[in-house]
Amino acid sequence: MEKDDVCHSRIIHQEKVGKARDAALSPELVDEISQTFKALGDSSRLRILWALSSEEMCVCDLAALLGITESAVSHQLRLLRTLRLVKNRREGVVLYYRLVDEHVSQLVEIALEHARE
Amino acid sequence: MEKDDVCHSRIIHQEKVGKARDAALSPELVDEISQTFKALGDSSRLRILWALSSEEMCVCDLAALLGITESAVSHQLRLLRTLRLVKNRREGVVLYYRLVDEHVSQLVEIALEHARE
DNA sequence: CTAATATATGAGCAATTGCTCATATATTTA
DNA sequence: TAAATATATGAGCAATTGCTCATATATTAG
Repeated sequence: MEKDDVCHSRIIHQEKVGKARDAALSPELVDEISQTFKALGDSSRLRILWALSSEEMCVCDLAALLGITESAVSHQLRLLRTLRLVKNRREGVVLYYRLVDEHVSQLVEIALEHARE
Repeated sequence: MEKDDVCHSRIIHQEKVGKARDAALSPELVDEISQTFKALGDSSRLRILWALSSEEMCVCDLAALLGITESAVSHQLRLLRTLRLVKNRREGVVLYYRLVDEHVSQLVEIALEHARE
């Protein structure tokens, strides 16, 4: 007497689901891409990245610009570094951050377009 | 005897910060854009959106594809609807969801490029 | 060496979030 | 009308997250 709706889904359109399965991104890609978007999905990080898309900046400039702690900025920059969205160069005791490539700017541009409909 | 490092930032490069301030996105735009990215920053929603970039699908197809509850899918679709990333059309009792426009696909394509370096 | 400056980092907390479960709504069929 | 189907939604909980605070590290100046 087992109920076999363990997975309650009926799959109304098997061929659609099948095609979607074939076209689906690998779990690793899903994870990496969603992490990238998550990075852009926080207002502090988004503002940081937008600022860096024009010009390299140091931690305390970014803190002044955003009006938040240098510690907070540094934490966010670490995340962005880990995701290889930004890199830095040292000049004495100051670290200048900039974007790794143009992808971030392109992403924000498209999102801007979308926001303006 | 007040310490006036209420904001501890030194603003090492005033002109950079000034230019960044001028170029900065408005708080409303920052909010809207970061919400859009946040929507793409969850693996379930990303997979939903990726699937819908090929073909419209109903809730239970998406649930079967992702291997999660229809309720969970429905909750995520509501969010995506609110952000006007997806829309639906009704056919009888079934709701078919699809992307509102091409922006989402473009965003994922760029993120894919980035992931592949 | 020591002091000062700029940044990094770990712990921890409050707020957010993605899900589950129960229930509600909408449409079709009988 | 009532029953069945597909989806929507509210409450609530566990996990995640962005920040603060304290402390650590790295570089330069003296």
